[in-house]
Amino acid sequence: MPELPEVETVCRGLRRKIEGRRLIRVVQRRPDLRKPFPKNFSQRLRGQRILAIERRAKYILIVLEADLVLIIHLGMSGRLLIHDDPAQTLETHDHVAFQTDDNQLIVYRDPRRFGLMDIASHSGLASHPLLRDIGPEPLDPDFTPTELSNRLRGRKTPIKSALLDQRIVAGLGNIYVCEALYRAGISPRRQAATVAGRRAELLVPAIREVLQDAIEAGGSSLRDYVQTDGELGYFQHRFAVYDREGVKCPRCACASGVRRINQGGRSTFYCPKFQR
DNA sequence: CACACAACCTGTCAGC
DNA sequence: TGCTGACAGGTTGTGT
Repeated sequence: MPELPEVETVCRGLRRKIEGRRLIRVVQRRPDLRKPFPKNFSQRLRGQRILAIERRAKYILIVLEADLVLIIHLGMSGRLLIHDDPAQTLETHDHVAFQTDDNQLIVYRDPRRFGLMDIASHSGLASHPLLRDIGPEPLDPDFTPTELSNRLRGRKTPIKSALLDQRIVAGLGNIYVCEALYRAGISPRRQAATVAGRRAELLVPAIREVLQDAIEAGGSSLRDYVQTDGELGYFQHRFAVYDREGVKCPRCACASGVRRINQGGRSTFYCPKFQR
């Protein structure tokens, strides 16, 4: 579910609702998600004030007092739900609940449990193992065509797979890689190292624009993605190729339409005629 | 080091 | 109405 735009949308929702609040109760309902929760998870968070909400790649960073940061990754199926009633009943896959001093309840729900939470020190955040090797933020000015092609240099893997690698560029997932390559007119099958020069100059703005569009649309979803405040995201209706196998490509008169192939065990959608 | 692939876990949907 | 198999937005560990 959550790629960069969805995580960014969640962060903005959290910022509006709980920034500045204090955590007065933390309920941890199971020992692990993708990884075990850190030791004394609830105790370490209880009583802390939320100073800021930040994002790095697909990680949500809740900056707390005492040099602490709560790191949250939503995995494939994770969501954060905000309830006005702190006595809200928890459901089967609600694994953590945070109550604020103004009696909101933030519930972490994740059926597949591919998400994770950790607690890190703010001062050492950049060297945290989860964040250390992540590439540039695609919306930051230092993500330039030169920077991208440098990182792709020597890579024989398809550009589709390379863009999913968070060390190359941060925050892209299966949907936005497909959409960005489509906008840039680049085939997902093309060898990564050949995306340099003119092609990199097309791809960098394509990535930026598709992410910006999705953020502006409030995040997207396949089915029932819900933002922190319960609103639905609408970018899903604007996919040009993702999950649109067989549909006519909007930018050319090809007969076969959008094709679906498998790369690295994941579906890729593209127009073989328009994307080279 | 780069790469391909399996694994983690549950829900949903298409086809029989 | 079941049942089965394929598939789903991500990351990481293992083997070559």
